[in-house]
Amino acid sequence: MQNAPRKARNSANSTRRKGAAVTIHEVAQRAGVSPMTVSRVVNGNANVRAATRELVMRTVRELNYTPNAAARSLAAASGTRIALIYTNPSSAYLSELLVGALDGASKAATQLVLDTWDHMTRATERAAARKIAQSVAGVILPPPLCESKAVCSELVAAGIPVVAIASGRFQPDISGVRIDDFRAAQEMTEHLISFGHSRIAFIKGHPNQTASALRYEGFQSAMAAAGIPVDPTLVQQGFFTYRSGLEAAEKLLARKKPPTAIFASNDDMAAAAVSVAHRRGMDVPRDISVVGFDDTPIATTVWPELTTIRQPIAAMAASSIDLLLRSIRRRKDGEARVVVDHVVAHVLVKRDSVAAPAPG
Amino acid sequence: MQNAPRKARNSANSTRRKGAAVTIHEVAQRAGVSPMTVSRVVNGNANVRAATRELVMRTVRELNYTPNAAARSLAAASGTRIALIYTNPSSAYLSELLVGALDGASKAATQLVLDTWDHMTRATERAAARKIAQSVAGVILPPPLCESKAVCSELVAAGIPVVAIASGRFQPDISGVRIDDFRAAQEMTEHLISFGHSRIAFIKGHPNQTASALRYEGFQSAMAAAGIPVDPTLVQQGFFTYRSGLEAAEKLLARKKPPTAIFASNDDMAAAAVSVAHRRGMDVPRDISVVGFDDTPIATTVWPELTTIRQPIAAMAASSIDLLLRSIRRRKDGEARVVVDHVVAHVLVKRDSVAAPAPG
DNA sequence: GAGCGTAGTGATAGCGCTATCAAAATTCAA
DNA sequence: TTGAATTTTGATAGCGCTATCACTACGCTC
Repeated sequence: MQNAPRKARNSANSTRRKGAAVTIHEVAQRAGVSPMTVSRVVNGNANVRAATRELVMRTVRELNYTPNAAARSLAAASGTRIALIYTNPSSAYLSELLVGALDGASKAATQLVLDTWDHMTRATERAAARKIAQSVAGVILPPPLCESKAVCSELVAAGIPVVAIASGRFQPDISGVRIDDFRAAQEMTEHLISFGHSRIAFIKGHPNQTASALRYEGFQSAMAAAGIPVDPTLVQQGFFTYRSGLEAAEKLLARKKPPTAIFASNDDMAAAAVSVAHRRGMDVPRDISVVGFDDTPIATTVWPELTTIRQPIAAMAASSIDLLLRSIRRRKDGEARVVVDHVVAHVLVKRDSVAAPAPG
Repeated sequence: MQNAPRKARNSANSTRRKGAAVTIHEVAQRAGVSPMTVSRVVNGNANVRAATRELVMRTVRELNYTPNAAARSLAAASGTRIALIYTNPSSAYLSELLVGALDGASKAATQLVLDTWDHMTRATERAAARKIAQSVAGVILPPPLCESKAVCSELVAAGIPVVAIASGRFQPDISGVRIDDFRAAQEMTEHLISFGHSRIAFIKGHPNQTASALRYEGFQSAMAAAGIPVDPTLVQQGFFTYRSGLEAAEKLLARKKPPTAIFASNDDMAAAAVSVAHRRGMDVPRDISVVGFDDTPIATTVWPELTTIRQPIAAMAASSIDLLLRSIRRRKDGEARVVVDHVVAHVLVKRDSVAAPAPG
């Protein structure tokens, strides 16, 4: 008289209480299959006849079914937690990184855990890597952490999937989501050249990050393609910090024949270059053009706003989560580790820091 | 005869598989009570004898038990999701806000959902508020959204708990976590005065944010207390943007007798002031001291690094989550809405942008 | 055509927790 | 001391999902 509770309730009671989502049982019933089959379809498991899969998928769509994250991770006993580890918490694109990762995680019903590794020696990094490998199923590594051999190898050894985000190089043993730094730098250089600049200075990024080298190479390549020789005295070493940009720009602009444009390897250094130019009484972009890279908040904070290369960090973070989840599932199914290199499109954002060089 | 399967496994098998956490059953068994009692204790439910509660809590601590988020939310059928809604995604403290909120959320095993409300009219804001109220159990509102009557009243009407973070004013109908802007501005002003400054300029914040007024009042109060009259021509209106800071500072420094110190209502404007000073050939802090407010990344990006007021945004975000969770639980138990105003300590961070005024 | 493997599917039994209500222990009144 | 009122505790039954294994077809070898 009283029970057969769940199915009865769910199918009969069409007015579900606010927020109560449609369950796998409802989908199963509607499609005329067992919940297990629905589960298999939803999880992309093999061994479901094409016709059945089709039917279930249609039903899922009709009912707008979304698997319940809690139930799923409870049943699967796979606390699919993903760690996002970063250093340098004030890094300008951290917030975008977080937004993207959080978004991807919540869509995929995964818990995202954050970890900050600051001021660590190689040894402590190793230890930390080993520790984190115990408690999560995957790791997202933004730069500069993804450049650390120690961290990467430890993580790889522990067998947990890793995605390096925005790392310049495609690393052999870990997957990555990145833009084409080389091509982007090329485009930016071409952009400058198209305005008529030829005395273009370049401020390099931190030497321990592979993206730095790629950006520089892109610059060189575009200059060469345009038949413009690169004046080595117009190339300064920077370290991605505002401070280092200040020093580099100072040297550049103190010359008796300063460049007509400065291409800084990131926005912080470009902002610093703008500041130095102003200090020397130069107008940007009238007297000198300045461009950056990354499109971090500082690019739109300073005046004039910087022409720069936009990396879609949020989208990259979200897609890292996807990548990771796929690897995790694959790993669980005992399949071999697959390393992918996902290159996403960048955008050259034109703002107000570029103009044609002054005649003469 | 037949069952007791789980208990047997858990107690006998001391080698838990990697990552498998201690369960409520283990705690219960160890403490010699039922799982239900442990659950009650952990959830702060009343109706547990003091002695029992004590015993369970000790056991929990011994075993280092953490409730399984998935199981909990599954069983409680309470998709305790909390929304963090922001506008202006490039706002400098967004990343810290996210870090804090995410941290608090993951500790409390709550899902955090993000939402961006940009370029919205009052009407669309209302609609969005009504919509979000359907899908989450609580909302965190950073400025400037928490100043919107439309949003707040809609949310309050929907009966869902709201916490305003870093809002200057203590609003009558929603809870808040904030610093004492008035007191902080006072302290900063006193700091400047203690260096011997008296011609202190002030750049006000955006007029639609209550924190702006409080900061200005704090400044006035400290000046009055020191017996220094505030020169009204040394007070400029700003809008929290770098650009507005540029204009304000320009006016201030173009005077034939410029101030010896500038107190900007946030870091962006302070950074702009530094830039203007440099442009005019002035050294900071030798020729002019500049201070900001908020301690956002830009404060440590520019050179010299800014003396500013640090708001512990991350901690504030985390504690907002706590507050919210408590409200949600209270609400579920049918208790009356309680509005709290949580004021956290700020810190005056002394860096390199302040010095004694030049003699004469 | 018996024997055996191999998709494809479903029944069953939990994952770790909490809602619910019944049972036990306690308190209090008479 | 007894009975009722109350507090404290426990047993049971799921929350929505998936792991596991059993079972049904169907095709294959010999």
